Amino acid sequence: MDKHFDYVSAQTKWNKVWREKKSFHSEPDNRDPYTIVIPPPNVTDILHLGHALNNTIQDILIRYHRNKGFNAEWIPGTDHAGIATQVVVEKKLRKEGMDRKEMGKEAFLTEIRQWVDSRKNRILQQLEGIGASCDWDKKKFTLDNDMSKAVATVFKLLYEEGYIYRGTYIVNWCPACHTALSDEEVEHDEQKGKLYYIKYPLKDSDEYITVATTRPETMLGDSGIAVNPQDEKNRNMIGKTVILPLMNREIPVVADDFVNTEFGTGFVKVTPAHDSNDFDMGKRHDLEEIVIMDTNGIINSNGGKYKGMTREEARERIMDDLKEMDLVDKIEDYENAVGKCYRCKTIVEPYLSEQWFVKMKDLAKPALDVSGNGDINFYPGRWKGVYDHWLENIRDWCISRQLWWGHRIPVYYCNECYEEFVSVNEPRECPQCGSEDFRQDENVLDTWFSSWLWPFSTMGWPEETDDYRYYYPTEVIVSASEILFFWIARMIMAGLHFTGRLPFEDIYIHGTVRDKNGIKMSKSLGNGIDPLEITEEYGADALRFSIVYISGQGKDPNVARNTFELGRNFANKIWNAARFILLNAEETEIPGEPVFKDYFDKWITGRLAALTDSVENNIAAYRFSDYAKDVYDFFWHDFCDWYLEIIKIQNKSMETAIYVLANFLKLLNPLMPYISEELNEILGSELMIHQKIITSPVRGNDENFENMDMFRDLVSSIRNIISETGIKRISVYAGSGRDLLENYRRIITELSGAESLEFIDSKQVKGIPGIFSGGMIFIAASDIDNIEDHIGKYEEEKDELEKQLKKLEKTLSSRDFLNKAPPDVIERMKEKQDRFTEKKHRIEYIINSIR
RNA sequence: GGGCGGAUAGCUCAGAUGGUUAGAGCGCCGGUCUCACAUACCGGAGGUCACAGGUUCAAUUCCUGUUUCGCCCACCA
Repeated sequence: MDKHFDYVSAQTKWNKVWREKKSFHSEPDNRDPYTIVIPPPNVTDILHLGHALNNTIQDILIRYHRNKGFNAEWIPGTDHAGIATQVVVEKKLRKEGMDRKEMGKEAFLTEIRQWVDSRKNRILQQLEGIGASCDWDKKKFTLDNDMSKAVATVFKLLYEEGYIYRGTYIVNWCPACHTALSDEEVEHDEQKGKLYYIKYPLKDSDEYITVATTRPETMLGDSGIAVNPQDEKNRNMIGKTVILPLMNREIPVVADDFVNTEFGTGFVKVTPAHDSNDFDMGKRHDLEEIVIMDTNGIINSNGGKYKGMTREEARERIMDDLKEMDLVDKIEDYENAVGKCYRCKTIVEPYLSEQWFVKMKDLAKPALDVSGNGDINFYPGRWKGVYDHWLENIRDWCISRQLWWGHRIPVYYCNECYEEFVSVNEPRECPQCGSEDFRQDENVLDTWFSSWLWPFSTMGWPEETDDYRYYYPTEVIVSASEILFFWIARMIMAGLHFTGRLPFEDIYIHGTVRDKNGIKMSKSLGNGIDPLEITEEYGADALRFSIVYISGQGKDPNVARNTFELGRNFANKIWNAARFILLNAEETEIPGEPVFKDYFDKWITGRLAALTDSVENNIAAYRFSDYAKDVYDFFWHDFCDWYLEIIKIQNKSMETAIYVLANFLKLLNPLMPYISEELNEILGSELMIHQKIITSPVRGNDENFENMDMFRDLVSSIRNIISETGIKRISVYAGSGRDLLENYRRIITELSGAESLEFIDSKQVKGIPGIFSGGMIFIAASDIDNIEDHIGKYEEEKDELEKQLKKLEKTLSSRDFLNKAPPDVIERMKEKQDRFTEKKHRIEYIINSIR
């Protein structure tokens, strides 16, 4: 065996073996299933550390339950990411001098499909590269034919049930992506802007009404002015007519409760086609809806002489013109939230257009109920509130997108009888008149309209397949918080509505990976770390271990490059411990049971048993960093630092060490699959590690951990006193533990680095003593040159003890404490007092003996 | 404007339901190339647990407020 663990070749080797043996393939059988569907990464993504964390967590769950005997199934896949993909490919083509519209739809889609295929594979390879044990034969893509069938089926169902409707409303429009967006796809950004006060002349008067607006360019589409009827100061204007400047259009002043009398001037310009509030007001007062922009956000012919300008240009020109006409009252600095497209960050335009919507209130109700009655569990629990709040205030979902890349809306229009009909499969004729002359709706569906079916569409739904029957519902969804609304809430609604069951009961929300300074990693900031670079530089196991170790439940982990040294060093430690064991083992076969030759064998198997339990508990509670810490502490600090060091001295046979190592590897496998697979093979195991079942270890009947604590304490104290005095001739006065300790005299001597060690009957030796939990250690005075130098340390310790004792005395003499504190706490306090008093006496003895 | 999360050693973080002389890793100081590992071993220093109140016999832990960093939601132009 090499001196260092060669993770790169282990990764290459095991990835190949696992792939060829289809190690993670699952078919329904008579075991209990444990199923997770992957949150499908967008095909536009390359794996980043967030994915690494997300998928490592899922892999831990999958591998652990596989090791517990479940039929584990992890379905991988990717998302076609409608807008994102179309935008990326369009940009790429433009660089190559091509244009989507010139190419035509078919050529463009062919181009996208090619690009997407290469990306899909790359993502799946990257997942494999971090050790994800997915069932690769079941991989899905949200635009696969069977997925499309589920999508169309769902559309038809909702259409027939009256949940889906079409209408002309104000929607969020991205002028760069040329499509409508849902409310969730708009990000709100606080931005410094201006509040413009503009004077609108009253008809047949030389008076003005001043309105305040952040978007003066929309005045081109104004068709009214509103004032609150309660507004005593301004309500006298209601019913009058105003001349809209620049357009010279006559518009009425109307009364509407919506207007806040406190804000601005109390007068609001109403632009029904470019603001959702104004749209509502316009409906109430029957105002004209004037669309003044085209789909690119360019002013159209309704904008008069401003036609052809961008929104920004028009704003500037309009303000210039108004100033010239002396119609600008004032301009104030103003901060407000601006909506931006979540894909391209372009400022979204509220835009009047015909779109398809899903009514959400009734779908949300059951999803809210399952949260209220505890059928679903959030980890951490605080996300429940966020989820509830969103569902309680849910608004209808705009699902149509003016894109080419996506699921076509399965609505058809007959050109003969004008019948509108929905069909899951491509129809042959109009069901109304039988005509073959019909056309399909040009729009595609929101990407999330396919993702929300993912937990069951991936299993063949709407067909009652074996997979669907066996694997559905899944166990848990593991996700970042960003897609709680987009995806998780909608999956729950879809699951309940279409399958009548929850798609999962547990929702684990992990944190967002940040850099060393706590800044979110992103491409544009260039502070991202490529996980595949890490798997080469430190190893996939190191990547997995480190990122899980530092990610407390739901917390944002801060990651720097050298964070991964933690995992690399740990992997190396495990490797070398195994190397040591194997170099010294006569028989390398894994024993079915440990051999209990002495107390240490019982102690270490007891510790292994405790670890087995804590791993179980931590994984069940989704406490992954605790799992990582327990594994680390056990292996490094119990097994290596003490057990292996002790058996080195004992020259003992290795059965128990091998037994512990082999069982430890099973517990490690979910977290560090490569090194555990590799060592398991080196140990000559018949089964691969991922095939083994975790069982409770065989243990001895004497696991008195306190004895080991005393033993360790003695060794440490001797080391300490040697380190401080340089003298290695030690006498030990031990109390009741003497027999036990004396029994291991040689081991204590060697572990501590003492030259001689004798157990004495009384603490009468004159010299420098030290203390340990079971007694005292002495160095003879004759060995010490300047004994007084050592007294300070003991005085300090004595002071500290006295301080603690004073506190204890105060507590223990308090009536209230004795009356109100639980008996076991009082008992513990008393014990502590005894312990400290005893220790204080020892220290006083030490001080006196030095003097 | 609402809501949520964080503030613990120089750095990154643990401290699940209040009672531990407050822990780890890295870094630092000192000592070891000891025949598994220098990606290691041994010893050590380092913290008024952001601040101010309160509840309690007892508060890093619970409550309120403040400061500060970060998220999310919100149709006040």
